Amino acid sequence: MVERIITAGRAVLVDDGYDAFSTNRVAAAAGISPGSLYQYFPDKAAILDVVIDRYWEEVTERVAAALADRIGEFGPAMVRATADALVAALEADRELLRVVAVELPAQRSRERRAALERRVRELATTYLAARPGSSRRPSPATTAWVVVLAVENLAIRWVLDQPAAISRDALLDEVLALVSGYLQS
Amino acid sequence: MVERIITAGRAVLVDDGYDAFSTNRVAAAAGISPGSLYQYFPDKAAILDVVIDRYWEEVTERVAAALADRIGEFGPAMVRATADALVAALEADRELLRVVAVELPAQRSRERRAALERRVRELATTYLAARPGSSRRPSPATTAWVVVLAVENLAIRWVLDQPAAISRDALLDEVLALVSGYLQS
Amino acid sequence: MVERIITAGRAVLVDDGYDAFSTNRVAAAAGISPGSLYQYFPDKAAILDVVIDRYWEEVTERVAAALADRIGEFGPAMVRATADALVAALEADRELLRVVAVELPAQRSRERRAALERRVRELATTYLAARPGSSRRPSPATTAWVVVLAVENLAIRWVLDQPAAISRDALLDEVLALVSGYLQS
Amino acid sequence: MVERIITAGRAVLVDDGYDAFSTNRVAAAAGISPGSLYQYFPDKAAILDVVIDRYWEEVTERVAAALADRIGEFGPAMVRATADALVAALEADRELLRVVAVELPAQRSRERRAALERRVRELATTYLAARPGSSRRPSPATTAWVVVLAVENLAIRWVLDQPAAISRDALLDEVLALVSGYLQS
DNA sequence: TATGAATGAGCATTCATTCAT
DNA sequence: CATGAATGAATGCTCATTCAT
Repeated sequence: MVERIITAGRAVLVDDGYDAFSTNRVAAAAGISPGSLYQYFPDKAAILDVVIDRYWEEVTERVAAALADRIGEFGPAMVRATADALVAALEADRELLRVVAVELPAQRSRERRAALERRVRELATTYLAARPGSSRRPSPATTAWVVVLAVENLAIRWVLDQPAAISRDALLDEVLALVSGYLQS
Repeated sequence: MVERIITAGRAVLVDDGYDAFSTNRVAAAAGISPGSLYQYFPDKAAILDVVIDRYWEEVTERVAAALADRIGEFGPAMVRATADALVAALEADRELLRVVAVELPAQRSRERRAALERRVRELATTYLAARPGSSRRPSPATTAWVVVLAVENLAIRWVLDQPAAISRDALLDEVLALVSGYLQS
Repeated sequence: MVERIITAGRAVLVDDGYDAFSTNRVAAAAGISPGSLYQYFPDKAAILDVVIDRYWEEVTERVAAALADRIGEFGPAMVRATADALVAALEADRELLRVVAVELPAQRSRERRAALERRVRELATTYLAARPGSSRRPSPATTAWVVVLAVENLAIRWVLDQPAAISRDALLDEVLALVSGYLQS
Repeated sequence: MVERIITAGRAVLVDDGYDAFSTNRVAAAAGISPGSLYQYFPDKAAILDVVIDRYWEEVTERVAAALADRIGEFGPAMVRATADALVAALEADRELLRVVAVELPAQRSRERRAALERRVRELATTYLAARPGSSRRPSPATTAWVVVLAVENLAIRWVLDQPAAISRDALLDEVLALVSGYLQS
């Protein structure tokens, strides 16, 4: 039932938009009565939070898994694979990404997106600190901050805007060039 | 009067937040009656739009001016100066940036932020196309897209989060390294 | 308009009972929309409070006026006239008295009824203290407390229950006997 | 089980107040499920009614017992003893008295309080009719009505408000004076 | 032009009651 | 008997918008 409500919430968000995300609409979409929502969630915000959290959690898991898979490899392959995983994760539910990133106040996603960033950043910081030759930048922490934010935002915007002039491969090439060039600067 | 309303709207946004941005509150802040708002704006959204547009317009102007000032200079100085101008422009009204970038749906800023990006991107594209030696990247348009988005988002996040470990100068250094390294990659 | 709302509130209370006293019902009875209620009252309780306050205020005024009129007279006539005024005041809106005293939690009337009691009690205390011969009871304050509460409750119950065996005159006779006998005890 | 529910209902009323007296809360306090309530009571009001009835029943029993004990004695001692028993009975559960007399609509207690009054009134009427010398008032029934209501309300208010200036003994003295004086008037 | 009272659809939430298990 | 998830009507209240003055 919790699952049904979350699914309904996601559907309302994707199909009708954030403005239509009312308890009555979500309940109707779930085929239950408004009162039943409150058996499983304390309030409307809690439902929304779970839908959003789910999304970012999945993105985080996918990216972290890709990173873990390649952690032993040389730098460039790892960077490309991670960016690839991020783009794939974001593309997996482009509709929800649109709602989450465009219709919702950033506030709503803030914590969860910060968690994603933190997790990847920490992995990157550790990697950079452990392999002095991998980067010429002075501070691993700052370097990781820059790389993670830059790549994350490029990926999100590419998935959302689907610029015709930039193919998926081209994007990954550019991301790789951006990161590699930065690390060697 | 239009001006008074816009100023009031901005004040409400900054002082009370987006949730308090109601027509009654804006009218009260402007010292007029709610009905009079509709003599100058078709609806609430229009007022909000103007306030947001103004913000991004000012940021755009400042960045474009900095870019125009340095258009004849060598690459690195121009990049640093532009990033500096962007950060300065965002810092000029950090409170409103917070509301605009965190409390409001990104939708609201979309058009105007896209205009900012487009304008800087076009200048960058032109610059890159005109000086073949300035970049090793194959497509000036794509390169400009990457650079503008990456720098824009890094600047916004730095201004909003004020990371203690990264000074203003350090940020500009990193941005410069990111862009320079990328162009030479 | 405030007046219209109060009148409508009283009508709902009297005609439909306390349980039907909803904002929508009051608004409908007033011939206005629910939202308009909030232009004049902060919330539902405020409307109810005014209706109740009005009732007890009028009762208080009538009793105080009767008391003031007879303040120079001998004891018995004053007591009877006051009790008479109280009964008349309560009878003036027996329907509302029923709602206020029977359907509503006493809480709701507490403050206002306490004010009525306090006012008459203070007058009585002063009278008793000023005329030592008027009472054999040791403490004027305690005596006034007893007299006011006893008479008030007898009057209310008589008006509400309308006991067939006790005519209005009989009630006043008994009240007079009760008070006179007590004061001489 | 019925007993457990009543006890739970009383506990909720006393500990959390009338507003918290919901079926869910009572069921939780009784350690059963809300549905089970309906195996033993037709609806919520029935539970409340029993709790209230129990309270007034106990008060009635105590007062009637005191009255029965003294039925052979002279008037004044009997009056004082009865008032004493009433005050003691009300004081025995002051918390519940507060809820019953202040938070609940009087309606809820009406029948049971009427029963208490009727029972004592009948005893008093009988007593007065049987001993012509005990009162100078013309109608025993009316006299009993006045005495019972006056004493009952004074006792309740004294227990609820605990006026600092009036000790328990003083209250009983005043009640005795009130009744005695009245009967001899 | 300016007003601001009036609107009313819409919202999130509650809770007494039911009934399939 | 007991359960407790499900119900859904009803509640108090908000606020963008209108329009008679």
